[in-house]
Amino acid sequence: MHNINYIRENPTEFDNLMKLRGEKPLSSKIIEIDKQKRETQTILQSLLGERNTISKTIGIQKKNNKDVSFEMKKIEEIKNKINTLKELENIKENELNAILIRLPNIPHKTVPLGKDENDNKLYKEWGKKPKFNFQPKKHFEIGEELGLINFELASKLSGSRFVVLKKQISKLERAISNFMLDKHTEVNGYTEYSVPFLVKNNSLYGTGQLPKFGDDLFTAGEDHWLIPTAEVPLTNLVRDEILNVKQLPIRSTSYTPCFRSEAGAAGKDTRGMLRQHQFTKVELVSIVEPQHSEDELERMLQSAESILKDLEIHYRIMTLCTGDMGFSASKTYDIEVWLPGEDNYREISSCSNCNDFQSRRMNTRYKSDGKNIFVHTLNGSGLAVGRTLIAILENYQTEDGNVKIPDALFKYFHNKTLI
RNA sequence: GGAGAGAUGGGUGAGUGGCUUAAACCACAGGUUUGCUAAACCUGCGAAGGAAGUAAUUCCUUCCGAGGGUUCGAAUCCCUCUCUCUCCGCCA
Repeated sequence: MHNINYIRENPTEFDNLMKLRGEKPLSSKIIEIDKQKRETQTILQSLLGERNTISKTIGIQKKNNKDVSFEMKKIEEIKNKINTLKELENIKENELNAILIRLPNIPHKTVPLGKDENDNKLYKEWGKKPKFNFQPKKHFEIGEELGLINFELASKLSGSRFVVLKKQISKLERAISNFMLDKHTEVNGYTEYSVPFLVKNNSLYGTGQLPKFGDDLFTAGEDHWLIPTAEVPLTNLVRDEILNVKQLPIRSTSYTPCFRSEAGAAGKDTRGMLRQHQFTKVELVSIVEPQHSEDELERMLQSAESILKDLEIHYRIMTLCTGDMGFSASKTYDIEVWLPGEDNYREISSCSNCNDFQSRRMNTRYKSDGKNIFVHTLNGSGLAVGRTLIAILENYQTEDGNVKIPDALFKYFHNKTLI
């Protein structure tokens, strides 16, 4: 949600920034509605003041048994006007909100300009592509040949874009998530939460999935949605709160399943478990003071990176361009992991600074020097567990169809190889 | 699922139609004094918005879970909805 004062003061700049995100110029319309709303409000407020004064007089007169018919007549006149103006104010308020709630966040000044993912900029790289003296297989080839990944069984149960894992691979998934959670809580300073996987409308409005992106979500019953990411419950923990500055920064993490309908991705990545309706993820969320959010994004990125470094898997980091960022983000880094079987880099984490965009929707502020200031929110994957599993299978595969287990996981997997 | 109770500022909580300009306490911020892992006292302190002014500031409006209604006037009365708690039932 945008600050209306900012739009009022910088209409051209606002329009230009929105254009970068594929939106039409709306500032003049916004300002016009806002102006009508405020004009209505001003008249309404003076009438309400008048009514209050007269009402007080009536109270006193009645107590003294004096005639109040003159005052009553006056109020009768004002009342109709008040009702009409109230209605008008409501209409204008709703019109304004309807526009504002659907506009994406403003890109940070360091975000590269661009149309789509091809314009993303390389930020940094870590490690090297592993060399194989055989043709590396794709993760599902490895898994299916071992009989430990089964898509047919999953489709019998639930249709396409689901998977059934078995035995060692199932255990490996559990090992990965435990490793990530321990790292983030014991080393990176995040607090672990277990949160609901079903949320109500309000929470999804708060983080920006609703009202625009309901098609990407699954519903459960009449009032609940399945979370597409733990960002939703973790960030909304502070919705409608006025925090004390001493509580900040809040750094939280949670391991949850994520549910996405992938409505806009028909036909994409249909083979394998790269793009599923259900997957698990360890999420990182930070709630910070505005002046710290830029540093916090780097810190969060490093926390996510620390997982891949420990697992010793090559990756690169891209700064997303203006056209490729998510709705609520003002700046996003994608960590892309190297997948030898795919012969490609694939997103394994997305770390975003949403600045005050979500906190305005959630009405989350903190008190500093007597003032209430909107917090800045950040979220990032630390990491997507399913895709980390894929990365391990493909990067650590051996010629005989086995998979080495990264040293960092030994504590959790208790074995040097997959089978 | 059944029955009952409730929702008031950052927190606890008073307030049953005009004397509320939302009490009091806690927390928080500033200060005074004594002093040393602090205490006592004093002062300030709900939120959102509008208007005027170069500005410090001043004035006004709205908000007591949400939305309607009654009334000259609603935190207070009525209706609808949402949520929370307690007990009973069912249940991992």
